[in-house]
Amino acid sequence: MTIKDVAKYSGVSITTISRVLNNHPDVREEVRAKVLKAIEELHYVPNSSARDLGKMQTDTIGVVVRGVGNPFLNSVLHAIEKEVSRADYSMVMHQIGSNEDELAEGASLVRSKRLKGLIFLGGRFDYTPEQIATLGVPFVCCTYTNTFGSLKKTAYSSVYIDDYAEAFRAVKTLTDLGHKKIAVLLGTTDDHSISELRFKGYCDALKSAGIVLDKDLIIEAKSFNIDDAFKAAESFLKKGKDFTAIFSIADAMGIAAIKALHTVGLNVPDDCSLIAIDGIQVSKYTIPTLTTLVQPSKQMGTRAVEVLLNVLKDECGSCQLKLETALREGGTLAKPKA
Amino acid sequence: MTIKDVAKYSGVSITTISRVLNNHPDVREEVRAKVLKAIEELHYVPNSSARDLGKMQTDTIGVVVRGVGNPFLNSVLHAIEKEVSRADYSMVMHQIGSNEDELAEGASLVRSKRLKGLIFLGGRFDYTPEQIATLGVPFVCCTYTNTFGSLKKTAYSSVYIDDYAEAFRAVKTLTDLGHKKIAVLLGTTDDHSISELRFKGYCDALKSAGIVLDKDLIIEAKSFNIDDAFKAAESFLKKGKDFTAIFSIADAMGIAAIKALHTVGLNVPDDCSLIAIDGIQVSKYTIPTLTTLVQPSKQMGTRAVEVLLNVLKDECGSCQLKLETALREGGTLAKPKA
DNA sequence: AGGAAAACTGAAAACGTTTTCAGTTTTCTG
DNA sequence: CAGAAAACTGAAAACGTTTTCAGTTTTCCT
Repeated sequence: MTIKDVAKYSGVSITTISRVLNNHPDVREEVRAKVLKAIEELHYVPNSSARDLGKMQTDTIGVVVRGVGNPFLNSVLHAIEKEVSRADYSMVMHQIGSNEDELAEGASLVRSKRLKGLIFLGGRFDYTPEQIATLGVPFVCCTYTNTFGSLKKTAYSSVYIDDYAEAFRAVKTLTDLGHKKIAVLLGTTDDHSISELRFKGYCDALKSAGIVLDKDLIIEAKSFNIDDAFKAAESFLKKGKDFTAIFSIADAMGIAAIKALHTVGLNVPDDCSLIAIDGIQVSKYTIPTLTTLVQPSKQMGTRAVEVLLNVLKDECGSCQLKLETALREGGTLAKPKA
Repeated sequence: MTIKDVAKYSGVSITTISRVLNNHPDVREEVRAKVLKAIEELHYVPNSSARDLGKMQTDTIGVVVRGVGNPFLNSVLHAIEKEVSRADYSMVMHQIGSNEDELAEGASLVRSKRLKGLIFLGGRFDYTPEQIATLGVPFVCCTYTNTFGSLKKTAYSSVYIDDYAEAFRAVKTLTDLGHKKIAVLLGTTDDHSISELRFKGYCDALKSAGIVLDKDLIIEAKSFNIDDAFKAAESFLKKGKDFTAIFSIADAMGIAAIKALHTVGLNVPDDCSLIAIDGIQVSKYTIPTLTTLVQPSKQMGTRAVEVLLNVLKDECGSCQLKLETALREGGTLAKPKA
């Protein structure tokens, strides 16, 4: 059942069928109706491979995601998928690991699947314009703050929160309560730019509160994974350092921290306050409830797709969209003990 | 950069390039090496649209998933994606909501995307052979027990745990400890067959322990969502029923239950024991750690793909693969108070 | 060494679309 | 009503692969 059969059946050329299929304006209404009827009667469905080959593009956008285990990224990812299919596009997801390069993986994905555009989700993105040019398709960076690296802010599209400022805000919440000895729980800064940026926010918030950075209070987990975060927190606690609060750069890591604190008999928030960034669903159900800056994950995904589709349509330059977090007050905050 | 360029560059015909690309045996080792080198040097990536068109198939499999919010399904989904791309296939995911029909959605997906096969993940699957025949491609049911409905067990492929038996086992753990008043926390049984099956396991475990089912101890949440589970648990607790344990049919719901219990001042496990099924990562970090029957989510995804690919390759009938859970002992189990 | 089989190779024809471009109608204008 | 513009249509050439089939080598056997 091909376009040829439809052509024969309805007595017009395949060109005309193609035109009807693609909503070209220059086909008589009467003919269009006839063709549509034929398509209906023959249950014809266009072959998308042939279509893509003819068009030299695919109506497919790719999502390169680093660290799919992360519940927050999952939420964004699903929002992306929903929006993509709402727009009658397809999505392919490509998971990358810690030793893989987002741009290289993205480029190969684009070439092999003939993607129209790309979304980078949850990793690092620090490339030169020349490197970026190799991609050949528009893209949107999602969950990265694009305020660093060798690229100008306007060089590419992004949908993001200001990781630096939000981290600053989180830590300021702690200093405002009177905390001086604030630890920070980080993922590796190798893969994830947010780790670096949020750490910077932490540093500057301390500084602006007149607190000197204590390197002993930096807890760096091997990854963003909750298991790694727990291990890191555990071994930090064993050292018996003096501290009254923890800033966790991600909810999942914060959950691990609560558990680790509990394991060594420290009470949250009496012995240790805790604040995180992300706002994943499950962190509403920790005991006590995690206080966190909630990122609008669904909106982030939806907007990323919108931005990409706009760029594709208008061939316009780029677009930066900054979203805001909202404080979700849980029960992990208290004044430091005297 | 097409196959033609590679042919010219390496001095052989495009046919030979194609053969190398597809691992045909009849190409001299020396030539193969030369071609591979050329491919490498030119950074050539085959055009998958053209490839699909030539082959008349797509090397794409679809995943129809109900309830993507669920962390367990997410884990399976990512395992599927990994295995699919490891096999040089592509995956398209299709999320469906509560008022959508898996088979209908699957069928339309197959037609429009020319899919080679389908995986159904996390919902209900109860169709007649005639309905199934409309699909036209092989498929695997994942996370459904195929021991009910109008179909014979061997009518289609599946990778699953025995939801009934595992639920039985979970509840037996509670009755063995001496619990008599055991509540069950369910998702809706409309969309999700596992809810129904695990509930059956609960009922029969009670019966075999000589306990009469108390309908007042059935907590049915509106969905599998953690928020809905919390609401359901909360309103159940308000009623002040007498019970000493809860069997939660999913980890996420169990986490909600712990929180709800804590909110009304009940201690886990002293006042109420708790056991669940799923074994998602975060449930290792609840306080106390959730005791649960861990489903091998990664394996489940991987195997589902393997089974599907085998069926596709051999055109053989079908294959049922039952996986086992493993008890992860946390701290939510205790003998009932005297 | 000679012939046959086996191993390899490439030209050309698919695959089912879209797109270009050269028509052919129809409609409009004065 | 002639001529030009606009509206429509179709033949044929892409698009980048795979596959078929007819060669051409090489290897093996006597």
